[in-house]
Amino acid sequence: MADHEVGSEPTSIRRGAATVHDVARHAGVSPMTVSRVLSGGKNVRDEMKAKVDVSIRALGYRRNENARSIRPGHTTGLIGVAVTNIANPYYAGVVLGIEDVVNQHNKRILVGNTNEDVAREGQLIEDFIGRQVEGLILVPSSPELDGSSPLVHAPFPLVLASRALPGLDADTVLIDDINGSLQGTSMLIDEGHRRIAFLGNLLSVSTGRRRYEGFVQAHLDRGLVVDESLVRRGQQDIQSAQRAMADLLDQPNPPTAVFSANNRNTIGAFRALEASGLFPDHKFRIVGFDNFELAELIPYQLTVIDHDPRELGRQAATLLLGRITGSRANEPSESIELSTTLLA
Amino acid sequence: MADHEVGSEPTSIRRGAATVHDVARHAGVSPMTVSRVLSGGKNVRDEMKAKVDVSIRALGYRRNENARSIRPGHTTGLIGVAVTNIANPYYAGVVLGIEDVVNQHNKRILVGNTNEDVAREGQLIEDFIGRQVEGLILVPSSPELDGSSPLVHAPFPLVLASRALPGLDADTVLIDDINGSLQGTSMLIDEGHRRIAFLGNLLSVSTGRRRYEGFVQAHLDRGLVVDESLVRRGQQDIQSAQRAMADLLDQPNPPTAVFSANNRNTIGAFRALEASGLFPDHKFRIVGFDNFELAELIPYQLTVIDHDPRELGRQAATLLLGRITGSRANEPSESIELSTTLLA
DNA sequence: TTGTACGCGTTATCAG
DNA sequence: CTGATAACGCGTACAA
Repeated sequence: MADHEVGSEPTSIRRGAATVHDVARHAGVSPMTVSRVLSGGKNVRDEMKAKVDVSIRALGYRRNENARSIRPGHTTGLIGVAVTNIANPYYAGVVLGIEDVVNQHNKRILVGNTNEDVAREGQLIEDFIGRQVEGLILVPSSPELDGSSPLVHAPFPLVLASRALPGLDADTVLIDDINGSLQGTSMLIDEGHRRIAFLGNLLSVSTGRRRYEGFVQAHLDRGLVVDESLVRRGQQDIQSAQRAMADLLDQPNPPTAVFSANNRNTIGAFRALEASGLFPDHKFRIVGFDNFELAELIPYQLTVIDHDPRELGRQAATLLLGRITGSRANEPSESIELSTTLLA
Repeated sequence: MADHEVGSEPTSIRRGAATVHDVARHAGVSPMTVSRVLSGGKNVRDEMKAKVDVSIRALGYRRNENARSIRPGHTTGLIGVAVTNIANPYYAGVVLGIEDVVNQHNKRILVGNTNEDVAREGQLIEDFIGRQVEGLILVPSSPELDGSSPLVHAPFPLVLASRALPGLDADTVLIDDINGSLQGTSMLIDEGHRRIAFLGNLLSVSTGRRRYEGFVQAHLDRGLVVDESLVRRGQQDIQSAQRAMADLLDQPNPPTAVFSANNRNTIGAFRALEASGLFPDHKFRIVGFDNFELAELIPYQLTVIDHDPRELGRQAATLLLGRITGSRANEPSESIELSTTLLA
């Protein structure tokens, strides 16, 4: 699987980084003078300043931010970001948006994957606390706040992204899942569909619950009821989504359209349709939450409910920084819902 | 674009995190006893230990890792990761692979985007140095090492991922670009194609150079020469790739196949073909580096050169940790090339 | 078993 | 203008 090729010795690497003392010794001055030069060189003779600058460059010196941060009244400039899976393009986009905003404030992000695992999420948060992050942006894995969660004692502001966490009163940025689903489902009903399948997350996941809620509401608004036998939940990947859809198509009275609550399920549904051979004319109707690349190549009439992960990340970071910088320090928690767009 | 909804006050947040002193005071013992409990509780009366444990929980105390890390002989457990763009699914996969391995060593990753900007990359690296990362995994933006780069003085091991950096002798994990291109192009030639277009990165990017090299080699191996008029470079996104391909199709003697060196160009080429209306029978032949989701939906005969970003991330992290833990501390730098697979 | 002294790298404060 | 001192949070070495 992998070829190995051996070269010469790697570029020389000093193990310990240089300190102010090293620079001071090299320049023949006191550490304090070095420190003064580093902070702009006020009240330092130009001559001294020049010597110090030379030494700094000679030793490749950089301030130790960790040492700086333990001093009274100083912070780390670190923001914790815990997502369920960075490789999911959606969360990758969220992280990009966060990084963008955070970077403008000269702070850095510590990124961790929770893998949808509540225990792992807890460890990660404890680690972030230990590293003195100034704030945390979290895509929560748990359906509700566990009293034993380190979040309860977190000594920093928190913003929930993409999913809510009942029991925890924190700033939250969500997609307007309910309206998105409502609109998408309404479209199908208005087109005349009466047997609409639903593929989505478990009700324990906030998006799963909310997107289903919109689906139900669209039916109720038109005096219809949802046929629970057309609902399948908990498919996390394309394969299981495909199986769920195949199962629905196998029923004696199959659906004529499907509402899919995320793009994994949309693609799985599409694959099941292809495999079934039931619609050689490609007349089956699909509406799916989440846009995805090449969606336009799906040879069925597909409408996607589009929303912008990067913007969600930006908004989450902006809320968090508002708390951190103090501009929103003591205000009530805020919940932002980003609107969606139907793309036919 | 965004609805705002206001709730009640956010969950109470202590500003400063608790310290050993706080815990000691709360438990009525000395800070040292707390420290002992934290390190396993050896030589502490059970009674004291119990009191301390209670206080730790009551205050939600966590060790300050930054304070710990500045002590002699101690490290931060931080790994810097600088990629060109986290939102690119390929690099998101790389980051996931890195996080996976790094996490098993109980370390965390600091993630930054360079945006293909050399200056930004330099700032990021300087910041990482200041934060005392133990090592760095970098997708370099520059075509070759700049003498003024902070990399020259970096006080930690470095692994280059996905792209090489001439002038810097460091561990490197690449895709076997040359062989991948060679195989893909050879396939086209063996099928009888003689006018094969090339869409790829600039030669200043290591993958751009290497993938072109394989393309040329395949021609040479069969006694053919590349027609430079069929080569287009530097398209970074789907739109510009589409324009480049449209331009090629507009030529008096257009290509009969295209070799695309990355998935942005593949999708752009496909869109140009669709827009041109030249191949209603979809007989045009495409071979493209990088797999992508729904590739099988492209209605042309497409072969992709597949490779695994996550594995690349894992290998890079493994190399780096080998240097850090000392198991490979003084060995010559290593270059791993991950093999590719042709997927028809 | 428990506590004190010291040092890690940095800089605010105060002395010279 | 420059340097000595102290303090931040933690834990080793040593003392009680």
